[in-house]
Amino acid sequence: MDAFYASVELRQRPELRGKPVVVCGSGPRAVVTTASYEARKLAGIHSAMPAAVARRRLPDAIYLPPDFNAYREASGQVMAVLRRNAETVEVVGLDEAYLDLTGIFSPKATMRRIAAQIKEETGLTCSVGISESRMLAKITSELGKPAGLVVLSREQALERFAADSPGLIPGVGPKSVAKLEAMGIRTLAQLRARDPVALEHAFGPRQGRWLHSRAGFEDETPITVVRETKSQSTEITFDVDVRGQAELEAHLEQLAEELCRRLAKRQLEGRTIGIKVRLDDWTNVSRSHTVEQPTNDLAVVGPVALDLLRAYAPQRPVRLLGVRLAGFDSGEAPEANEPPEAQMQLGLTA
DNA sequence: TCTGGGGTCCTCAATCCC
DNA sequence: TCTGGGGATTGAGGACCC
Repeated sequence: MDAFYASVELRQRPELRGKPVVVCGSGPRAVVTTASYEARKLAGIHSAMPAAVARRRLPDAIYLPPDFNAYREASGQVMAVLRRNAETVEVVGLDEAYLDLTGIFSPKATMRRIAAQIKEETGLTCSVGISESRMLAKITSELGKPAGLVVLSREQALERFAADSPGLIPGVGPKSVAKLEAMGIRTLAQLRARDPVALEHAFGPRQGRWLHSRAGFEDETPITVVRETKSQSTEITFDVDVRGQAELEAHLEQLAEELCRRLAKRQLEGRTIGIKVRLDDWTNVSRSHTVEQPTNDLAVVGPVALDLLRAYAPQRPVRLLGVRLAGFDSGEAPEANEPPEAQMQLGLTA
């Protein structure tokens, strides 16, 4: 979906159309969640940018607090349209999904129709990328933003992106880009030309092979409908770093309460209870403990989390505190999703 | 200018068991 | 009895994504 959160807000307030709109929290440490295309163009505002920076660059923009209930509802409407039109829909976050269109006679016409339906029923626009794999569909969808539809084959991608940075590949972030550059690799063509053994040496066998195949736009990741929840967490970044153990413990109990409430609502029970602490110098520390029986009981989660915090006893001011539960007993054996004889898969992404 | 919250997946080390 | 190789599980940390 295009600038999803901002677009949902604009749907409620059409009078703001054409103006730069930024969705972000209000605290001193808030970051930008979404910026409308006007805000992006005018001042280069993008998500994850500190809200304070955005406000300084563009004081006259419209700043709105996020309304996740509205986004969830809008997302539900969009995904309903997709599911009505395709058998295999993999939802990735609130504003992104992959459709497996293997065997569909005319993917392009089909997607035009679906995008039009989304627009008609929700008033929101999306960008569509159609290609031979999940990864390529995602990359392709970026080309048409906003509200575009682009079809690209693997062959075309090899040519078109040869001189692009390896960072184009989803899953290759700033750290990996820097590491590759240190090896003299600045483009996808250079990455593809590199001996896989050298990559495996630098990145480990798995990651090395993965990088090399992705540089050639090879990807056979199937599109799966069901995504099992692996963990759930609640965390808070304090407006001002917290120093006292007692204050930390009070926050931790609140967080545990909140987490258990949400877990109970979803009827999830897990065995591994963990805490996460971010110190003022940005170091992250996690501690966890696995109990015998799956639980979401505050009477179990609370004390375990508290024990973990006491045992760690942070020696520096704390910026962020979180609680996490993982190790859910998977309700049933993950059913064998038939390996896709992927001829044509399609991604529809933000 | 000073970096959210909610996740997933991977790696590596330690430990236990067969 | 000694030795070693796996596999599974746990725990910590980190990269990355929406």
